[in-house]
This record gives sequence, C-alpha cells and structure tokens, in this order.
Amino acid sequence: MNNKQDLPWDNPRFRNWVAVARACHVLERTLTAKLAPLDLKPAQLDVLMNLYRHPGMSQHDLARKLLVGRSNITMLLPQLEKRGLLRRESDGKDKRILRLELTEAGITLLMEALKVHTALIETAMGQSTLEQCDLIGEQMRKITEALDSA
Amino acid sequence: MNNKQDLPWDNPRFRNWVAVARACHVLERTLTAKLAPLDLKPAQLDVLMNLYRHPGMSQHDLARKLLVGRSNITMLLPQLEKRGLLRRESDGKDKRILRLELTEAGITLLMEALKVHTALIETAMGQSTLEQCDLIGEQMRKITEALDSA
DNA sequence: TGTTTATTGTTCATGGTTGAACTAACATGT
DNA sequence: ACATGTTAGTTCAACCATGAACAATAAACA
Repeated sequence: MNNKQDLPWDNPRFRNWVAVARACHVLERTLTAKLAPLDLKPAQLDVLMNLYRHPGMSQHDLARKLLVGRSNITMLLPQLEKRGLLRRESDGKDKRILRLELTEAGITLLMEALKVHTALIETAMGQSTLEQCDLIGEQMRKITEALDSA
Repeated sequence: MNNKQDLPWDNPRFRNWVAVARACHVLERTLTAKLAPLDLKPAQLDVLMNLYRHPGMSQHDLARKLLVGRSNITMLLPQLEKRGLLRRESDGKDKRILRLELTEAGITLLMEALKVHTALIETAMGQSTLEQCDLIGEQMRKITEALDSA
C-alpha cells in the first residue's frame, strides 16, 4: 500500500539523484551547443578522447569504453575518418580487428575541443571545492560499480 | 600551449565529472532494462511523474520541466493517451492550451514504475550516506543553476 | 585435419530526439 | 476594428542510437 509517505519525492536519495540526472542533462546540452562551432558532437569528442589515450584500440574496445553498441561505432567512425581525423588499419595478426589511431589533424581538433569541454566542466564543478569534487567522483564511481553488478 | 600538465586527465574536476556522466549513463540504461516489463521508457516515466505532481499542466510547461522540445512532447503523448494513461482536454479560457492529467490507470502504472525506479536509485545512492547524498544533490543543483545562466 | 564455437565488424530496420516551418488562438497597440 | 506580434501545439525531415541478423576470421578441440 503506497501512502504519501513512501512516495519518492519525500525520499532524499531519490530527490538528490534527480538533481544529478538534471545536471548531466543540462551539461550535455550545453556542451553540444558549445562544440557546434567545431562541427563536433559530444559522442564524437568521446571517440577522439579515447583514441588519444589508447591509440591502437579496436572498435570493440572503444564501444565498451563508451558504453555503446558496436554498431554505433561502425556508424560513427566513417564520418571522422573522412574528415581525416583518424586512421583505421587492419591488424596484422588478427584480420578481424581494425586498429584505430588519431591523425595529427585529429589531435589538433581534439585539443581545441578539450579547451571547450574543460572550461565547461570547470564552470560546473567549480561550484564545489576540490574536496567536494573528489567526494562526488568517489561516490559516482561506487555507483557505476554497484550497477554493473546488478 | 598545451603540454601534458594541462591535459584534462590530470584535472581532478574533469576526472570527477566524467565519473558523474558515466554513472548517469549506466543508471539510465539499467532503468530502461528494468522498466521494459512495464512497457515503459524512462522518458515516458518522466512524463507520468510530472503529471502526477502537477496535474493540469500544459504541454509547453511539461516540455520545459523535462528539458526537451515541445515537439518531443507532441510525439510522446499520443502513445500514452492511447494506452489510457492520461487525458488531454482543452482549456476553457485559452483554446490553444491542452491541459494534461493522469487517469486512474496512469496512476496505477506510475506507482508500479516508481517501485522499480526507487529501488534502483536506492541501490545507487545507497552507496553513500544520507549526508553525502545531500551534499551531492546540493552541488548538482548549483551546477544546473550555474549552467542555466551560461 | 575438420568441425564446432566465439569474436569482430557491418548492415539494416526500428524507434527516439531535434529544430525549423507551420497553423490556430490569444495579446497588444494604434 | 485592425495590424502586428506572441504563444501553444503540430508536422516533417534529418540525424542518432539500438539490437538483431549476417559475413569473415580466429580459436578450441575431436
């Protein structure tokens, strides 16, 4: 029997998570707008960031890092490849695998985009002290872990 | 000049925000899976929740609350209306406005869905103490506010 | 070797989201 | 009253993401 008392709006954890989700949503939309002049979408920026940090990744690895399906990567990469931002070359030993890496142009664009992204996150997380940021990050990593095994 | 030191991976605020975004992403996907038996998507649940709390809302108000475009609402509502979960009736004074409210069936389904949603959020936010949850919610509300005026 | 079994990446149909253009209904100001 | 501007909702085309089915390749094992 659900009476008013166990409606989630009175539940502090519920209310606070809603705030998290809203903040994410707003930041994502703001980022989309601020990246538009570079002709880049957040999903594409995520690709560039991961390839910069892990050159030689396969598409499968990339999909797992980004929490998306493999087909999504297949649709995403050709656009970036045509713009000369990354290369795909077949692995010598395993012909199924395509090894990915950024070109110089890709790195250059990434650096430009990172300025925008970093500035935006500074605006957001700059609302909190570094200690608070660390606490937030810590708890969020716990959440991700808890949900992965659920 | 970007050298290694101001690459964002060394920036604690950046790293911690990435954790926030990942947690949101994972929770959203988990919620989608857990709502599937009710034939409900997260976006639809958001609609039901808002109509429960604010009966008589217009579609425009609803769109603003959900941070989506008006056309999105237009596409979303007919499905729910056909399932008998909500009513749309024209406002008496201003014939442009459609007033929205849940039906009994809508409220019943909402309560079922809220059980799922609340349990999931408890799993997630239950990783933190109530004080930590409040801190997180507090900071996230600041972020939303800061980005709205940016 | 030859036969399953698994993995990588692609294709395709489906459904969701968006923003711009549009219609209908108010509101304002002369 | 009339012209102008504004607001609520709809339509539509473009774009994204998803998951299932598929081809090619590799691995496991009889």
